[in-house]
Amino acid sequence: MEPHEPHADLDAPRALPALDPRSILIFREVGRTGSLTGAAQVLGWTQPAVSQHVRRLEAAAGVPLLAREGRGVVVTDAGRALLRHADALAAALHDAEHELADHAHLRAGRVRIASFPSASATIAARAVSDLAERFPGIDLRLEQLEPPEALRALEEGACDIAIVFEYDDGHVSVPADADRTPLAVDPLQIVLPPGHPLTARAEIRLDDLADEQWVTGCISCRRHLLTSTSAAGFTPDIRHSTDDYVVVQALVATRMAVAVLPSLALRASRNPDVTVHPLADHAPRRVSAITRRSARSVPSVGAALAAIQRAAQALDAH
Amino acid sequence: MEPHEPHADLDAPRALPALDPRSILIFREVGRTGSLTGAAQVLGWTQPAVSQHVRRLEAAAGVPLLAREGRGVVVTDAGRALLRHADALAAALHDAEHELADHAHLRAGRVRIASFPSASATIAARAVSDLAERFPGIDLRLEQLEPPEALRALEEGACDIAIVFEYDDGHVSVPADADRTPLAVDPLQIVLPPGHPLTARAEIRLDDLADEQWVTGCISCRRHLLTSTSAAGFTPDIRHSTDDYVVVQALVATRMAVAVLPSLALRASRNPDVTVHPLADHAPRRVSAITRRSARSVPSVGAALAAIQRAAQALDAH
DNA sequence: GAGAAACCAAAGCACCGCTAATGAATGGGG
DNA sequence: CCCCATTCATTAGCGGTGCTTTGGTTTCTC
Repeated sequence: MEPHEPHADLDAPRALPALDPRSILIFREVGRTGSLTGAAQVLGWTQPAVSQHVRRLEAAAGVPLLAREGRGVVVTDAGRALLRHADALAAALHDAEHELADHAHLRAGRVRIASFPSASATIAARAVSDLAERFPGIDLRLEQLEPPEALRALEEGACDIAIVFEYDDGHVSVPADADRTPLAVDPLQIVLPPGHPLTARAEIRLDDLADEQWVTGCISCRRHLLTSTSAAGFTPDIRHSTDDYVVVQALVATRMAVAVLPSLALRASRNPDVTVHPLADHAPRRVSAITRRSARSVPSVGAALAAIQRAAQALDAH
Repeated sequence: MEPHEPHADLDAPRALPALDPRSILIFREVGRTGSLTGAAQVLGWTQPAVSQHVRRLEAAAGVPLLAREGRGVVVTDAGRALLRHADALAAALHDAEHELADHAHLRAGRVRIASFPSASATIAARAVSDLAERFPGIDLRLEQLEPPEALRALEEGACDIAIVFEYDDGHVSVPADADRTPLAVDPLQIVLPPGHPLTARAEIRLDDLADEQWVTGCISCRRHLLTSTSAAGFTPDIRHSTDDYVVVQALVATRMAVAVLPSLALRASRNPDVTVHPLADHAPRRVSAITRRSARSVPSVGAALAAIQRAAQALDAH
């Protein structure tokens, strides 16, 4: 009666099993074919190679796995026991390979996209429907977040792709290990009520609207408007404020105010009772997709990014 | 849409998985510790070794498993999927190791012993009870077979140890790849009814019994008796025949016949109404255990063989 | 009894896989 | 705010694993 197992040297910090799983799989082929030579042929190896694997297994196990019976071999009781576990092992391995292949070939995966409202309704919506049709297995999640919150989510690992916009004077801080993919240049438009005197003008400048009452959009847009009007030499009379571009247009349509809206918002929803005019001499906002650098090589994220780019280009071509 | 998987080259006859199971187990440690360095410490390796394993896995899978996040790494979705399967894999491996260790340390296994009657009642019975006590996990099976049938069972793989006897003129054919373990020298005894005239003699020879009526044992014993009496110059008057040594002694006790029985049979069961006398000038039968050569290294068979040897020696020492 | 088939044994060698050393990037602490 | 500690990537190098080759033994078959 031995006090303890002679093979279990606990001083060495190894965690790998004494039985080489590869050898077990090879032994499984021996069990399937019933001979070392047969297994070698299946594996595309020579017979001694297989023989050595079995020998190593037997040395590690301390039990004969094969009984050499003259010509040929017979699996022992212990060998049969190992073969049962070998099936479980092969199954686990097979399942693992398939699940990873699913991820690699876009039959599985998850992409969490964060986007601001007007891009959600345009670029993201198209991209998501495109992806869902092409790759039904991918778990797509779209969350509506303004750029700063989207980037924070990206940094926290709460999303994979952040669709954001920024003005040239933008305060958007992109994480250090992130990549920016330009999606679109989104010029600003002046939105006027029908019959407004300026609608006849070929070109409208910001200071043409110095005496109007205003409705502004989201915080960034409002801040940018203030910067721009300040540069133009006046302070706008802001009467209403909402981040909902449908509401902005409704207010304009009812002649309560004028507004500046990005083209993208107007593509998302256009009130027929307003007129839209290019804003001369004014830098557009830039729309881009931000991803963590390490996420780009994830197939599902890469495919989603490509779909977002396609959607943006399709939108650009009217 | 691709017509088929680019990685599945069916022309090559390989059956081994693209994902090295060892690497998967290493990656499992990465998942457990949360870092490459931590896994390396657990494994007793350097960090680049672990890093290379993960890199190889990622190349084989076509999916990143870790996201390199500045200092440290984070497991990706695909990595988490792999870790789930890695647990199943490790469990299968763990179970396999334990079951083989059970076989190696005699906590599991099977031994099928074939033995002739008088050895079953003596040597085999003691050995089996000894083994059952020492190693409760071993599945012990004893079958009663005369030597020729026992050897045939051994050859067919229907038993692991055959306990047989043979006379010097024995016709027992031992298989080519079998080992013989001598167990005992089993002298023959003359069995006489109480009060028989010869019981007073110091030494009895076979031809002293030429005029008696006989009862014989099993076929081999009967054949050997005929050979011996022929050499002694007479033909015995055989009136009764049975392979049951209890019956033989009963017939002798009722003065129906005399008999020759091996000592082992008399050790197994001794009728108090008979007297037993050494048979001078007569070769004993030899009792031995036969095993296939390949079976001797099977722990349970080896332990059983040792127990049988111990039982035979204990019996020999009265 | 000769040949074929299957396995074992030993030697050789290529390549796998680990180590060592270095560099880069990040995050925490004085 | 700078510096140091920590973590991972990269490269070169080399030792040992593991496969092949060759030859031999045993057994089954014709």
